[in-house]
Amino acid sequence: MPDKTYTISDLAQEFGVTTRTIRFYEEKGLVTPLREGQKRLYSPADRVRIKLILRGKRIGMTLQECVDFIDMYDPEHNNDDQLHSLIDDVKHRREKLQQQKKDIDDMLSGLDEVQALCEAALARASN
Amino acid sequence: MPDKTYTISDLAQEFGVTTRTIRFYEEKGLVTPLREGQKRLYSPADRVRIKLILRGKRIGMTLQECVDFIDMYDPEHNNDDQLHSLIDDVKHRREKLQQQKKDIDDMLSGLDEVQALCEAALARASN
DNA sequence: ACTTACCTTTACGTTAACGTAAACTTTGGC
DNA sequence: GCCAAAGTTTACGTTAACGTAAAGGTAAGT
Repeated sequence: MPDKTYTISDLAQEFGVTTRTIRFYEEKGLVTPLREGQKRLYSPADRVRIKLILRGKRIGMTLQECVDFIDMYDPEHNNDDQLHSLIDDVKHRREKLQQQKKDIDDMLSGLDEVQALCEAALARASN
Repeated sequence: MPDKTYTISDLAQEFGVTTRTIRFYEEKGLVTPLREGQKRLYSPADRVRIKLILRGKRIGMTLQECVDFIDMYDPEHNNDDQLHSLIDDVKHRREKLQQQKKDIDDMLSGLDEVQALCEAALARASN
């Protein structure tokens, strides 16, 4: 069954968002489900798009940035110029992501410190 | 000179934000600079707070989350209960940060793919 | 037939994080 | 003494990303 479909609440539940959110994404053109009468029918591809959107959101991307990111995959990149500018985009995104990784590592170090201080304080208190 | 100070535009320029942004952070209680007459005078500590706020923002934290994170450092954590709940907070934050790291790594892999496809297409075109 | 559970559209409301404009004071340079 | 640059407060405007409510269609179970 390669053409499995999902209802809107299937996906809402799977991803822990409201149906409103998914309809909103459609309003913005982020997904374009088929219709069975009135009802929306989501394909596996739609599901993946939503998944990628939510992943982007988790690291602070706007919906537009998420779309831009996803669109890097599909090849409307006909000529050399477009390919080169896409490679440039890739470079910039990579740099930004690496900065974010560094930020996260710094924060994780901070958390280690905080935890150590906490445990020290607790150890002192239990004496 | 351990008590260096900064003007609002010093910091705005250093961090690439507007003065409005920094005043906004003060409105929200994120920083509390001293005054020299009317003028705001920022301490090195204020500067660090702003730096940490902007770091938080880069990975998608809200200003409130940034404050909460920063406040984990200063010990208003008197009793055992508070210390334990702080340790819990640390745990949750760590998990969230690690998820974000994973998301970033996945995206970086995606970028690798995209770049490979681009270069392949370019190589083909140059024949 | 009636309720219950989802689905739909339309539309106004809300919060966060500033932008922008107006009107005014303070300060260093010529 | 005056102008320009940078500072100030007050206040309304804006965008993103949904929330929430109203009003209704549809399909399954009893």
